[in-house]
Amino acid sequence: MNAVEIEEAVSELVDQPFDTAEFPFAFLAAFGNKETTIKRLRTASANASDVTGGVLQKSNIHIATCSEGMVGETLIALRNSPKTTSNKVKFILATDGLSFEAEDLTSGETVACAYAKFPEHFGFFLPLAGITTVKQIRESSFDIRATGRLNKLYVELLKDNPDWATAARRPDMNHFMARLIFCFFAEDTDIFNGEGLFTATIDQMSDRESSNTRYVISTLFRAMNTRIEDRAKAELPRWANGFPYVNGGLFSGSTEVPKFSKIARSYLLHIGGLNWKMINPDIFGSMIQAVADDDERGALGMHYTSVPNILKVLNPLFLDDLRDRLEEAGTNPRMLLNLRRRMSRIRVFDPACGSGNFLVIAYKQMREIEAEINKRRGESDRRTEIPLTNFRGIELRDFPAEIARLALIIAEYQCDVLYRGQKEALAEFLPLDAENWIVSGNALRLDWLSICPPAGTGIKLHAEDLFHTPLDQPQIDFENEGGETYICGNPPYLGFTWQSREQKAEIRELLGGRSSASGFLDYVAGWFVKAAEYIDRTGSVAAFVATNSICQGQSVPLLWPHVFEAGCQILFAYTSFKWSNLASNKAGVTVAVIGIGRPTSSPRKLFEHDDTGGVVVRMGASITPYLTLGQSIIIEKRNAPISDLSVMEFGNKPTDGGHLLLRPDEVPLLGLSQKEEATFIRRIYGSDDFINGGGRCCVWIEDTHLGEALAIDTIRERVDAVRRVRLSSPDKGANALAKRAHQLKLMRIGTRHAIVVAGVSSEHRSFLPVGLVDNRTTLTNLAFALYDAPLWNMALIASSLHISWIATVCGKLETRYRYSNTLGWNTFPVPPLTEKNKADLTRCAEDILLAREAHFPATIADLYDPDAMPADLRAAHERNDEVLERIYIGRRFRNDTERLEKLFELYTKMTANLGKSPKARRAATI
DNA sequence: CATCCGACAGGAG
DNA sequence: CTCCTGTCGGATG
Repeated sequence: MNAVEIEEAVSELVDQPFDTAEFPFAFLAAFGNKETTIKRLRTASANASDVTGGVLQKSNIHIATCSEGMVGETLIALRNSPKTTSNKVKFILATDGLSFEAEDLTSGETVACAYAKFPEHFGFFLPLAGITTVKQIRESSFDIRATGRLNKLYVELLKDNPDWATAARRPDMNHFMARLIFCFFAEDTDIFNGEGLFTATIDQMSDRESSNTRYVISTLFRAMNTRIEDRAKAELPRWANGFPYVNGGLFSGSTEVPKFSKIARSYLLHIGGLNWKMINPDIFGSMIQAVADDDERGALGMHYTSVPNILKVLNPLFLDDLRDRLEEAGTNPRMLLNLRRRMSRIRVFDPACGSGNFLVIAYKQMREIEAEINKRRGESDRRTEIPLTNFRGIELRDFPAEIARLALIIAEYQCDVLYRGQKEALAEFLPLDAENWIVSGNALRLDWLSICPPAGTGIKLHAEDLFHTPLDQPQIDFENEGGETYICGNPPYLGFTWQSREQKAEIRELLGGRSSASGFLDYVAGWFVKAAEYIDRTGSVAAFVATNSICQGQSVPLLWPHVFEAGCQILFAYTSFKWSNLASNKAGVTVAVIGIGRPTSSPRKLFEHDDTGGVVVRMGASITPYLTLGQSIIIEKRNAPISDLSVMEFGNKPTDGGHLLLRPDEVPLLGLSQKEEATFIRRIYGSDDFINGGGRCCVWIEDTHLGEALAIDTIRERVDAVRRVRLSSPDKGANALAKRAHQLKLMRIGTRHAIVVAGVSSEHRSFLPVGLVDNRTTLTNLAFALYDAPLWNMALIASSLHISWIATVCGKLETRYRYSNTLGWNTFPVPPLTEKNKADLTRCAEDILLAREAHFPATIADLYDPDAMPADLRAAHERNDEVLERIYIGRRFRNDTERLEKLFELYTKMTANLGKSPKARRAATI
C-alpha cells in the first residue's frame, strides 16, 4: 500500500460508526496489514496486550479502545504496560471514539485530537506501513490527502469528458484543475470573503443530481475574471458577485468547465472540505504533478524531491553566499539595504522546473533572508521586494507548468502571512498581477536567452524554439534589470539506450556535430551544454542534480570538453549519493550535484557524504569532471594499451536467451556420454560466477562437430531455441547471429589459461577481483580476459594503483566498480618494466594465488570481504603493492591521492606523443 | 564488431 | 521491506 492508499483507507475508517471492539483491527487493516495477520491477532494467544480492550502488534503498535472520557488514563496504562516495553512497541494509541491520543515512543512525539480528525495525522503512523524514507512526507499528511483526492476527481472528470483527455484539450483540463486548487486555497485562507465560500456556493447552488454544476462553476470563474467596475454590465447572479476579481492569467483564456457527474460533484465537495491552509507548495507540487500523467498516476509522488536535496543545489549556488553577506552586514543598515537591493534583482531560472519546487524553495529561502534584513532594519511589515516573476522556469509537461506558477503564488501568500501578517498579505494579494512566467515547452529546443534574457546585454530575442515553432506565450519583462541569474534544477536523466529518436536528435543538434560519439550521452547532458552556452553569454552560474554517470567513464570525454570550451569550470559538486524516492520497492538512482560557471577567485568546494550520513567539504583549486580535486585531465578510451601490457579482451556475449547457458546441475539432464560432455560442455564465468564461485556451464560446439552435436536431441532443442531468440531480437547484430545459433557470439578461450577480471564488482573491496582460469573455461560479457598472458599482468590488476585508476576513470554501476579494457586497462600508465621487474611481479601474483589456495574453497567474495580478509592474503597484496610501487617511485605511495597524481602525471607524459584528438588536448590544458 | 550503460533489477537477510 | 551487489542485451560508431 502506498501513502495515498493508506490515507484513503484511514478516511474511510473514520467515516464508519465507531466500534470499540473492531477499531484496533480496522486501524491495522487501514495501514496495510494482511487479513491473515489480523486474524491471528484476534486470537488471544497472538495478542500480547495486557491492557483492557487492548491489541498489541509486536514491534509495532499497542492500541486500546476505552469507554468515554477514559482516553488519557488508557494512554498512560499503555505507556506503563510491561508488554509495551517487552514487545518493542513503537506507537501507543488510545481512543474512545470521541477523542484520540497517540504517542511515538521512539521520538516522544504525540498526537491528541478529536477522533474524527485523526486522519489528518495519519502521516504520524506511516512507519507502521514501513514508510519511513522521507521525513518531509511523513509531515505532509495534507499534501498526500489532497493529492489522492484530486487524482480521483481528475480521473472521474476524464471519464465524464472523454474529449478533454485528448492532447488538444488537455491543457484546458489542466488549467481548470489549477483554478480549482487556487479556489480551494483561497476559500480557506480568507482570500475569498468567507470560510469555505467556493465549496459552499457550489454545494448550495448546484443540484444534487449535478445537472448544473458546470454552470455554477463557470459562473464563479466568470466572476473572478471580471473587474469590479465591470461587474454591473456582466450581469452576474448575486451568489457569484461576492467573489473577488482574481485573474492574473489564472482565470483568463478558456474558462470552460467540464461536465460533472454526480460522483465528480461529490468528489469536488469532498476535496473542498479539506483544510487547504496546510498546503506545502513545494511538496504538494511534486506530488500533484503525477495526477495528470497517465503513466505516473499509479505511483503518486514517486519522484518526490526532498527539501534537503534541493538545498544541496541551491545553497552552494547562491543562498550560502547571501547568508554570509547577511552575517557580514550584522546590523549595519546600509549593508543590509544593499543586500536587499541585490536580492530584489536576483533571478532564479529552472529550465526543467516540473511543478516548481526548486523555484518555490529558492523563493521561500530568499524571503526568509529578506525578513531577517527587514527585522534588523526595523521594517518588519515592509512589503517584499523580491518579485515572483524573477523565478522563471521551463517545463515540458503542461500540468506541472500550470502547478508551478500556482505553487509560487501560494508560496508568496504564505510568506506574506508569515513575515508580515494576515492583513497585509490579504490587502495586496488580489488581483494577481502576473502573467504566466513559467514557459511550457522543451527546454533543449527553446532559446534560454529569450526566456530568461540576461540583464544589460541588450539581447532580446523572441521566444521560439530551434525548430521555429512560435511560442504562444507572452514575453514578460523581468522586474529590476541588471541582476544576477542562477540556473538550477533536476532535469530528466535518460541513458542513451532508452532515449527516443527525437531526444537523440536534440542532443546531436545541441552539440552541432562537435562530438563524434554524442549518441552515448545521457539526456541530462543537454542541460549542461545549454547552461554552458548561456553562461558563456551572460556569466551566470548553474547547478543541476544529474545522474552521476555523466561524471564517469566514456561520458566524461564526450560532455565536459564542451562545457570547458564555453569558459566554464566546475565550481562545486556533491559526489555520488542516492536520491531518495517514495516508491519503496524501487531502486533509487544515484546522482551527483554539479555547479558550473566562469572561474572565480574563491576555492572550489567538493562535498562528499561520509559513512554516517554527514557531509564533508574539501576545498581545492580545481575540480575534475570525475568529481575529484585536482587538475582536469580527461581520459579517452583507447583500443590498445599505452603501456607495454598484454591485450585484454571483452568476454563472449551469449545473446542466447539463456539456452546455451546451463547451471552445473542441468548438465546431467542433457544425457551426454562422458566423451560428448568433454567435447560440448565448457565452464563459463561472468562476474557473479567468478566472484561468488557459482560457475555456470555452456554448450560449446566447434563448427567441425556441428553435425555430431545436432544429432543429440537435447542439444538440438537448445540450438533451435537460441535461433528463435536471436531472430526475434530488434538488434540486427543478434539477427545475424541466428545463422550460427549453436555458438556464443565469440568462442575465445585460452590455450593454456586466461587471466580474468570481473566486469562489475562491489566498491567495498580493497582489490579488484582478478584471477586465473584454465583452458576449459570461457567468459561472458560480464568479465574481461587476457588469454594466455604472462602472470605479471595479473599483479598489476591486483594492485592498489590499478584499483584507484579504475575507480576514477572507468564508468560505474551506481557506485560499483565497472571494469573496462578500453577506458581502464588500455589507458593505465606503467613505466617500462625490466625482465627483473616482470619476474618479481610474477612471483607476487603467484603468492596471491597461493594465499587464496590455502583457504580453499573460499570464494573471491569470501576472501576479499572487507571485514574478513585473511592475513596471509592481505600480506601477499601488500608485497605486490610494495614491488609495483617501488617500480613507479622507489617507495610506497602514502595514499590514493598521491597514487592518482602520479598516474595522471605519467598518463599525460606517455600520451603526449601518441596522437590525441585535438578536443582532448584542449581539455587537458584546462 | 566490440563494448558501455541502465530515474536498474533481483536475491538475501 | 531494506540492503547488497552484479544480469543481460540494446544501441552505437
